[in-house]
Amino acid sequence: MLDKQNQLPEWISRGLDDLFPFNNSEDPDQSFIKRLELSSIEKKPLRVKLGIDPTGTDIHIGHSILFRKLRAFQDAGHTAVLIIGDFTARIGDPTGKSKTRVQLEKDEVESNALNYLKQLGFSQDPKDSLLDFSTPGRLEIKRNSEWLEHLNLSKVIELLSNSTVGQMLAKEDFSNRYKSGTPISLHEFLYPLLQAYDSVAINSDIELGGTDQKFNIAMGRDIQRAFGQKPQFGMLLPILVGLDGTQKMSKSLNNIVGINEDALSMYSKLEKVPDDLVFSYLNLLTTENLEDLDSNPREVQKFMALTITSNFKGMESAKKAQSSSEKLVLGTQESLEEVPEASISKVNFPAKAFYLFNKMGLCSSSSDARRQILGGGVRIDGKKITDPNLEFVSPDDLIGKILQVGKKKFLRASI
RNA sequence: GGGUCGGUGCCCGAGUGGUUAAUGGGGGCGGACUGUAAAUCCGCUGGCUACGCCUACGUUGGUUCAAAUCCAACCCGGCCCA
Repeated sequence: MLDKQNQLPEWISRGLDDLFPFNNSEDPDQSFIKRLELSSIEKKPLRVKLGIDPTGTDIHIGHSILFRKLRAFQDAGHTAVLIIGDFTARIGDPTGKSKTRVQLEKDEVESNALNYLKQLGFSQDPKDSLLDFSTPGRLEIKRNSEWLEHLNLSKVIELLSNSTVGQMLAKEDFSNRYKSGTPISLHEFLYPLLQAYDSVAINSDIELGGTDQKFNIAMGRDIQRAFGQKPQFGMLLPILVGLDGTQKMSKSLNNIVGINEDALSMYSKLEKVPDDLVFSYLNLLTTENLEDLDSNPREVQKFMALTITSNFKGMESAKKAQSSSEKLVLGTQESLEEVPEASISKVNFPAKAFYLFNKMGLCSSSSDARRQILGGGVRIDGKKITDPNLEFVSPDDLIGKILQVGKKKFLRASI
């Protein structure tokens, strides 16, 4: 944790893991506070870099930590420079990887990127979105293929000459892989350098990233210096721990809360995260005062779930989700709100139960559905069903009913 | 390029001709308990509108009544040597 926080404004220090370099120097290249002051004196907004890797398509609340911080800079009048790593995605960031990442196709990267922007709130009212897309001067969106595609070999060699094999192998991910004999492709060494070069290309004043980005961001400083620029500051934010309570939140680990999820699903997941996470979720994903929380851990957890859900879905939806969730648990089905509706149009009748639950996306396969039913985890309108071959003759047998698997997956059948 | 070892289901890892959808562990999912948490206990853990039929042990061919297990070629990786 940072022991330097009290000097920084709350909107910066909240949830911060590290800010470097950091000292009490008067030099605006060494002290972030001075850099901030200078920026306001000169009326020159800081250029705040955040790179996104358009590999996955779903943004989850873990990513949102960085975007929230970026937004805070925007709201303070600075310029967010969002870099879509369309070129680097084709290499794959080796950070945190125990093996070489699969390289992506160009058009795949492009459609991921568009999807990403949409989730960030592109063309939405800034009040309801993660980033402010509409206030002039607050956002630049760049693709790093713009400059990386045109780097020639001599430039690449110049870049490479700024780093040593020793430095690269000192990076944790590489050294682990090296020691354990897992292959490291040479092109992976290029990734940190290219990310660093992005900072040059956009003339970055500060780069945001997860704590695992320290190496790459620090590399940006070196490269900027090598290219005669003022080195950026690095701001590191914690990696959010996923729903399992141990590993980082990541889609491939299936422990995420996606920001696109409906309010009920979001709330249901959040209100049952392991206790250890509740405080950090509040700290990193809300602006609530952490001093005077309820003494009952269950109440704090509900409060956390409600607050975070409301951040993304609005307070009204969040409250409905909360009451729906409570009713679902009690088995009370009356006046349930916020249960997402799903059309059964793609179901062919007569439909057997196992087929139905698979088709509706509540189970991962029809075999899985069969097992879930046999295992006692499936309910219709709160009533457990036990026969996977239970047959529904027509849609009328299902319309309006709530299909439920386990404790957090439910939907209401509609036409 | 040479030598050598190896590539098994989400992951790790058994299995070296025949009740094999493949021992075991982890993870995941479901159930009980609880605070819808943790810990603990129990069940499940290839696909398919399904008492049957498909597809699976790096790839492709081959031997055999029968192969993840034998043979050949190829692909990929570790280590050692150059």
